Amino acid sequence: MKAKQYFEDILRRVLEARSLSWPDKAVIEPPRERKFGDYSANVAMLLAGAAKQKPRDLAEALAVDLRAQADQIERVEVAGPGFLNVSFGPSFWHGILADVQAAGAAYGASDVGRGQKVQVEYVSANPTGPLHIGHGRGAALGDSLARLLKKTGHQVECEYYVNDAGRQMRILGDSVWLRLRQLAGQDVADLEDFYRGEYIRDIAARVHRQYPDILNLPEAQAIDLCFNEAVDEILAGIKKDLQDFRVGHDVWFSEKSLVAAGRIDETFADLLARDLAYEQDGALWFRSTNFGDDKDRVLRKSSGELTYFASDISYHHDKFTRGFDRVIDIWGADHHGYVARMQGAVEALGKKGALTVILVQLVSLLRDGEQVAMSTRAGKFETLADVVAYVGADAARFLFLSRKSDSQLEFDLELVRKKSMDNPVFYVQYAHARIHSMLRKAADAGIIPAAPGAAAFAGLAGEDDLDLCRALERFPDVVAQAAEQLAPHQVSHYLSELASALHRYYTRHHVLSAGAEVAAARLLLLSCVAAALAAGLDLLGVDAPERMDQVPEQAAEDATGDIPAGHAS
RNA sequence: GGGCAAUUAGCUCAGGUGGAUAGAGCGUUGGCCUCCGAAGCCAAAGGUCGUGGGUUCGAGCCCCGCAUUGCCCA
Repeated sequence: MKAKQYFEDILRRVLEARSLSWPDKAVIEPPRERKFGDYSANVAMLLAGAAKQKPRDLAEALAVDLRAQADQIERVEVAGPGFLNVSFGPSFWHGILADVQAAGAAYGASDVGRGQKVQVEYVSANPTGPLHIGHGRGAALGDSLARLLKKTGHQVECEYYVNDAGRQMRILGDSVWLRLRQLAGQDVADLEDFYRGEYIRDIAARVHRQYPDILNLPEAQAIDLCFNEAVDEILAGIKKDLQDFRVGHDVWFSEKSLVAAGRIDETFADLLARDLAYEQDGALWFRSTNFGDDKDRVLRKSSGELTYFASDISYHHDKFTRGFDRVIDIWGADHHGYVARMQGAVEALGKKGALTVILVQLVSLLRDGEQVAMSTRAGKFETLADVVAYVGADAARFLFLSRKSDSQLEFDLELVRKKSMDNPVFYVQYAHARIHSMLRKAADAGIIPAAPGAAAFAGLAGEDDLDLCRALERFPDVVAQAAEQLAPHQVSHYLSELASALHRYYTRHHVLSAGAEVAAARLLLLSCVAAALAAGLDLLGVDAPERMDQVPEQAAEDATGDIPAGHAS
């Protein structure tokens, strides 16, 4: 961040002095290969036309100006078709260590999002059954996005929308009621169209125990009771599963409360008043064609029943009245057909562009390379809780957050389990633990990390030392970009690279036997690496342990937990 | 039939907003522990970036057609 900004500032001044304007497509980035320098700019190629010069000639001229003005930059070179490549000197890179140490756990933070109030809504699974692995992906993404946005200065609130009204909910109540009667020995019709997982049976049995007289109640009342008990119990389970996955929502928003508070009617009135809704054939329609949809959509059916769309519009209406500048919804990819419609609705609410929908592609769960079939209705699935118990929250989160959200993801239980000690997450955690192990050992020998300063920097003059500093310098850039692009996977990739650099350094440079002064200097460098690793892992919601006690062979033998073979009933 | 997305090494996936010789992990092959944690390091092999056009100084990335796969809607 620092280096890039420094280079850009000076380059802008140089261009200005030549009456050249900063091109829109100008990019300053680290070149793919180190030999081209630390940062590279493409402005000469973009401005050659305007300057009436060949790209290389212009670049040479700019290079002369840069050399004259940039005292932190050690080398300026022109290469290839006209790139301006610059290299910073050791003192600049050493300065990064002082930055990291001063910032500590806050390293990488920025205030680019200052003043922006953002809501992230994620998971929001219907409370009709336990969370499955696909919800876990959305949970990891939403939670990590919130962390990223907070780190970049946004004011963030996380929300879970509880769909506790509507058709699926009636089916849930009926499912428990029918199962309860069946368990009581009554003859009930085929349960084909109802939820029939093991957990439904458990809830039915529990409700019957708790309310022995339920069979004597009027049926509507009994179903109501079953429904309420079921939602409460399932929601409690969902909350626990999320907690075990280290995901916490600030607000649990009930759809029912929206209906009860009359908010939906308010939204309807608002839309009608602005001619964005109309009555026809006894139904209420939203003019979604005004916003690019291929046909208008029903809000309230002629039967009086509200559609999901109606409550979703009202819900988003409510979100914006709560003062969010930006709302991010994370949905499963199977809802993609719904995105344009919802965007249109938000536009109708006068908040065009304020809603971002992130689609999370499905997770195909495999066991030994074979697809595991999942169906909530039939109660046949792997729950998030099962998977987390099996591979651990860290491994699951890191895997989810190592992929772009819009690509499908394969999650092979046996593969993750078998390789669990050879998993990228452990590679990164191990780097962190390794450093702390050294710090402990050093402390025992009376060596503590040096303070940033000329004396310490003298011991960190090698290329490998500077490489680690360079990697540390990139971190704030990575965080800012991941936040801007809503892409936490960039953080996990960065962490793998930083860990790799650390392991290489560790192999090539013995720290503790290098003499007290050099050792102290290297410990300073490595403690900065540890701080960056911890800060990055924290953005993913993954632990950064200071020691990892298990060795691989032992771990493989110890990991004898069973993954249930599905709960088909 | 319409729409959304995906297609990069044997497998799973990155690829910083159009740049220089296309990257990582796993797997395969071969090296490295008298020393800070070998859960590690080094090296090799492995590619027509699905396909055909287009845009320009320059395309894995942008535009159009086609193919395949997944999903939504009718």
